[in-house]
Amino acid sequence: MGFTDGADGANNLPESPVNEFTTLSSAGTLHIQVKNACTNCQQSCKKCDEARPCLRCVKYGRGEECIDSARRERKKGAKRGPYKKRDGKGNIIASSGSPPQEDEPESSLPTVPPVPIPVGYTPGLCAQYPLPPGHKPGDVYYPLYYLAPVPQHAGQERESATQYPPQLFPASFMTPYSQPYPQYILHPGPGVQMAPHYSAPGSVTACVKPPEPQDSSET
DNA sequence: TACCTCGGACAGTCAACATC
DNA sequence: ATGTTGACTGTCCGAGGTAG
Ligand SMILES: [Zn+2]
Ligand SMILES: [Zn+2]
Repeated sequence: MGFTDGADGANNLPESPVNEFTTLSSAGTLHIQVKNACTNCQQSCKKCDEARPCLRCVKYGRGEECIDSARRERKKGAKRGPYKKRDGKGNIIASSGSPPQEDEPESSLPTVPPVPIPVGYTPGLCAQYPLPPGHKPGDVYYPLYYLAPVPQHAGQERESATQYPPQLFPASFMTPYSQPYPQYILHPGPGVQMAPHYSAPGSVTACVKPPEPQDSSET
C-alpha cells in the first residue's frame, strides 16, 4: 500500500500538485494546507489536496463526490475595540485609544449585538458549528446532495471532471444565489423526494453530529 | 488492519483599526 | 492611503474506538 488511512493525516501526498502553502509549524512539522478541501475530506476532517478528485476520494472510490466545499462569507461589521500595540517582541505596549484598564469581559462587550445569523454555516460539520438559529427539532438538513430532476442537457455537457451521481446535484449547484446554509438544505417538505443522506458504500458521515436537543433553558 | 469519530491545534484570510 | 492587528474561519493532526 502506498499509504494507510489510519495515518491519513500523515500522508504527504507526494503525487498531489499541492504547492500552495508549505509552512513549518512551531513544532517543526511541515504543515501543508489546501485552500479548499473537498466535501468528503472536510466532513471527515482529513487531509485533502488540490486534485479533483482528491487522493482520498479516489482511494475510497468516491471521486464523483469530490467537489470543493463552499466557503462561507466572512462576517462583516464586527467591532474590534482598540488595538494593543506591540513592541515587536510580542509585548503589548499600550492600548491605543483607551486607557490601560483591566480587560473586563463584562464591560467590554462588543458594541455590536451578537449576530444571530452570521452568514451561513454547515451545522454539525466536524462538530464545529452549532445548529442554525431557528433550528427546530423536526428540521432535517441534508448535506451537499439534493435529489432533483435532472435537466435534459445536464449530464451531457457536463465536464467529466465534475460528474455527480445520477440525479444528484450539489446543493450549491442548485442555488443561483448565496444562501445561508450552502451545504445543507432544509427539507422542502413531504412530496419532495430527496436523497436520504446520500452516501456511497463506506460513506463519510464522520464528524457530523446529530442535532442535540436544545437546552430547556431556552424559552 | 482499515476505517471512523472527534477534539483541538494550527494556519490563512480579511476587515476594522491606527497612523501618517 | 497604507500598514497593523485581531478575530474569524477552515484544514487536518493524532488519539481512541469500532468493525471486519
Ligand atoms: Zn479531499
Ligand atoms: Zn475529495
